[in-house]
Amino acid sequence: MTDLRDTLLQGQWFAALPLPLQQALLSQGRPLKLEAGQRLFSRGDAPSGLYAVLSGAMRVGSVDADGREALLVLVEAPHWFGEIALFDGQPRTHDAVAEGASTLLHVPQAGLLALLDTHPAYWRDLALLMAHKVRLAFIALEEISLLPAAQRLARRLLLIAEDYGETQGPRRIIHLSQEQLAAMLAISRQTANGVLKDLQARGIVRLTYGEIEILDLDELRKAAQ
Amino acid sequence: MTDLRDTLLQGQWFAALPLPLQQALLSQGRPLKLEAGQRLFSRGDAPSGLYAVLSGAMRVGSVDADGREALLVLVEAPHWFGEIALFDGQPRTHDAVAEGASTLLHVPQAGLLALLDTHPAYWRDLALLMAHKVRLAFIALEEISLLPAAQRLARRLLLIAEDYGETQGPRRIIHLSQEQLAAMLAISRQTANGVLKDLQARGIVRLTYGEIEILDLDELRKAAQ
DNA sequence: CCAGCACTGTCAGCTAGCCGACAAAGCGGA
DNA sequence: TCCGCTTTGTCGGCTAGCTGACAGTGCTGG
Repeated sequence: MTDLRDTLLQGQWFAALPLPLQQALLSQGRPLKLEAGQRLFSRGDAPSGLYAVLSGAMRVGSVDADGREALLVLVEAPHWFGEIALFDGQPRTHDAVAEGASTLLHVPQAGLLALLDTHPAYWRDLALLMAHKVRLAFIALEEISLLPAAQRLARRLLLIAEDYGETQGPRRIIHLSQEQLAAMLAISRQTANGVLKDLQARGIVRLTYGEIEILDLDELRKAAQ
Repeated sequence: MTDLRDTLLQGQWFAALPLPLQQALLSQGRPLKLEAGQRLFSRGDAPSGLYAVLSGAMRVGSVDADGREALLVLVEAPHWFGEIALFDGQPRTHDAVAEGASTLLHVPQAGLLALLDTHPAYWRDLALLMAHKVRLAFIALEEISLLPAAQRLARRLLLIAEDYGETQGPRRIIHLSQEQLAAMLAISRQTANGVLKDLQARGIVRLTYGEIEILDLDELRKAAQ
């Protein structure tokens, strides 16, 4: 429990919450174990509450008719997701699937709404989660229309390294296949590979099986222009 | 004033607000006239409050170093914008520029925050605005990675015709230059023109100077697949 | 009513990035 | 340890969509 709390406190959003809200989320939250590839919810499902990733990762994205996958984001500890449907009660926008065996904290919708009913000021705190995501989405939309693949990829690496602004020091190692990285950037795996190889040749990253290590953060920033 | 209220009630979001919140927004709001091309705020500016478009339109987007413009959305009456910075107090994400002479309702940040302080339940109502935008942004991100230009364009036309889901009946006439439409879809003006010409040849739309008339909504839906 | 400007229409040439294909390498379970 | 699966690496051909260029058309303000 303390353990769980410590994990979540790594995230800026949770850490900045008023203490009683932190405690309410912890006490209402139920741990949830998912096997690799297990589906948490699908696009169109009814709202089910809020989730935090405690270990492992969740793939949040969608698959079109032809089976092509667009990955919105790979959610890792200690990040929260699922708040949109909490606000508007509308169906889920995306599929959420466990990437490897993962554990989540699940705060069910009903209890959370009851809490918010008695403490409506918490709506703002939860809305901050959403505000953060709109900003990221807007940036992504803009970059996709103005920047070439190489720069977009470099920027995304930086963003992932600093956990989309949610934790402190940038990570050196990003656990992510090139295929997934490509699916987040709306480029093909082959193109992503080419860009990464180039970054590696310039000593900026090191590529290994299923992960990317950042060797030179400053140069990566330059590559992101 | 009644006039203004009637305009705003056309929008689903405003119409669904609790009456006291509607009234507070109306009474705190100050009318604001902008000339064609006048800038309301720029990326990076401090938060200044919430705005509703009463007449005319606001171009919300950004310009990169080379002067290439990415248009996020063209906001028309009776839509609201500027709420992200209300929640998180962070700088503006985009530039907002008047497209033609326009009038806005401006609800200043300080007064609105004071109101929210006494009625924290309103945070949720305001968050609904944001929830709507995240959903739209997520959809746009997905489509940009999975769909070819023609389908994206058709879908966007539908979305604009139905005011992004904010008003009732779909409009027949969309006042928008092909250049702007292209900038919203991350495609070139020429490509947009080609797609539109094709739709026109199929009797789905009619193109005139600075606007697009939708002739066959059903066929347009099919073209959007 | 005219001049200037904004917008549409179109074409030719180019290129970034896609697709399919396949080999090689790493990993993990039986 | 071996087998099968996932991931990386790489190539060649293809094409959607870009760029630049320019003509024609409609609108608007003086």
